[in-house]
Amino acid sequence: MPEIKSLGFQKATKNRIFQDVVDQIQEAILSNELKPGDMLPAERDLRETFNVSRGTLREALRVLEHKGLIEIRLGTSGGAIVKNTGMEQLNETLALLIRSGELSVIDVGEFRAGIEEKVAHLAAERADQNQIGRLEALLQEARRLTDIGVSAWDDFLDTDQEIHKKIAEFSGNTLYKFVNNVVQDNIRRYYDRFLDPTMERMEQNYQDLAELVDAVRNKDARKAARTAQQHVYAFNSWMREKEAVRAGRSAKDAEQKTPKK
Amino acid sequence: MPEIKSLGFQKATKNRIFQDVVDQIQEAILSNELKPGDMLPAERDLRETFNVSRGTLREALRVLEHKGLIEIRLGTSGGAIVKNTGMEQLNETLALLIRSGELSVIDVGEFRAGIEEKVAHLAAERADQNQIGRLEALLQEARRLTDIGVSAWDDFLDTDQEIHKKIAEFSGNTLYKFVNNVVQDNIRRYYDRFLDPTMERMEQNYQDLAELVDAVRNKDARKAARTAQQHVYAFNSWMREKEAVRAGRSAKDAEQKTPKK
DNA sequence: CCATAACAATGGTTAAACCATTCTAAAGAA
DNA sequence: TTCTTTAGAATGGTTTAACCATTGTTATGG
Repeated sequence: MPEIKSLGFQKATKNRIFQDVVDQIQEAILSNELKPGDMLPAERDLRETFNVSRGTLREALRVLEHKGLIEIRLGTSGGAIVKNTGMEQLNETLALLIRSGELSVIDVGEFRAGIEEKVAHLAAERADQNQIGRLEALLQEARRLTDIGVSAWDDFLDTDQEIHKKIAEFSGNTLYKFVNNVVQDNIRRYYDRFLDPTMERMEQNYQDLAELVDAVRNKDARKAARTAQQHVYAFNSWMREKEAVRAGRSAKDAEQKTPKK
Repeated sequence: MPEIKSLGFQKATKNRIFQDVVDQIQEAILSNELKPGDMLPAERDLRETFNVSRGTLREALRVLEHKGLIEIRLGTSGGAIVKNTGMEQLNETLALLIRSGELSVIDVGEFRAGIEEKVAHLAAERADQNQIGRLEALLQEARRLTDIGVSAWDDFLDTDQEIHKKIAEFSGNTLYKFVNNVVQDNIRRYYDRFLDPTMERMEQNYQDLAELVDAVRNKDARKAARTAQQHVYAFNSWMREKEAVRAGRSAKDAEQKTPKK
């Protein structure tokens, strides 16, 4: 076999050659032969290694980039750098599903309720003192913003979201953390668009958060779960009201998802 | 305060014509200007429309293909056809996360337990008679396979999985259905690899399923949820045993995730 | 010593050609 | 007619060679 750099790359032969290149590089990354931070050779060198044209190689790199496995930088000392896998792709895919209309905001809200319930349950069981302290600090910030009033609405929602993300992190389950963050990021757009800031909502929201953090502090998993669920339900019903109003105004949008009990 | 990234903004990558092409075509698809089944013009025509080279256009198509927005076919009357968005990308991304070691099979199993509990709860509330009938038919099939014995283990697992997917579908929540299927598909690989077929497991598994379907039939949501959770816990503990044995053999793997309640 | 300019290495893009696959329609045989 | 075979055309897949744009490095000059 012709000398092939230091890595175990082979010549590409199948149909859809670029796919073969994708597979080989991906395999090298997932098997930890290439670690995050490592640089791939320059395109003109890789081209030769795989014995393909530069265009074909670039199609392969494009796919790997979109998979989130590499990042491509410009200029001298640029090139393809191996990335830490993350939830960015999950995030984008979920956003696509929502935008394409295959997922209703009601479905996403219901899903969120389930996730947050579980995450709160686990966090109450597992959070240590240090983590509880960080939640309390965030809660204090939420209190401060609530006292400011509706003008701090956006910052309040940020802090609210931050608390939920921390709780997901403290659940100790990476997958719950990923999924929770993805859902948070995607549903937040709807809140920003559809949720009017009112003092009542801020205050109730804060009370929910306080109760939730309190349950976690006391390691009362069942209460934490219940509180988190009710907290999300409140958001969801606000959203449904809004949705109902919108549907009422534009009569052409006749088809609505059957409301769930 | 938290970064801007919560919103759907993306890094403004200057020089990247193909990204511009991606955005335009994606926008056309998501705005329903292009519907599933529609064909895009041939590469040589599109090239001219966007006033880019064929190579650049192909990089754009490659990305859209990987996003799951189009499918590309070969030959006369081939070309890029607009696809129904689906869970394939979610599936692939989750598989990547697992393979890259960022997700342990224990995390995935725990997550699965939460999802199945919720899905069972919703299905018990919402499944109609027709759907319940389909579950009973699948349950009968599971009974038949159990009577055959361990030689039917693989088929039994297939039927088991089918029942869980149906229940997720009958939850009436598309997102739960997607996520459930993704998790099922990905965790199945571990079961295939690590789970030894025994008559006891088959029988217990069947009993769990029977109880679950029964709870759904009786619209007993709480019992359905509890049963589904216990069912998954059984699998998870079998997996943990296996994992413990494997870890025991290789002493360097000292750290184990704390078992929960 | 520092600012500036020239250079080099990299990814991004273009162009024209050819190959491989697949559908279609014409041609021919039954 | 009807079926089979074959030739053609349209499409995506690949190659080549050149040039452009960005960016880090190095040499230059004050």
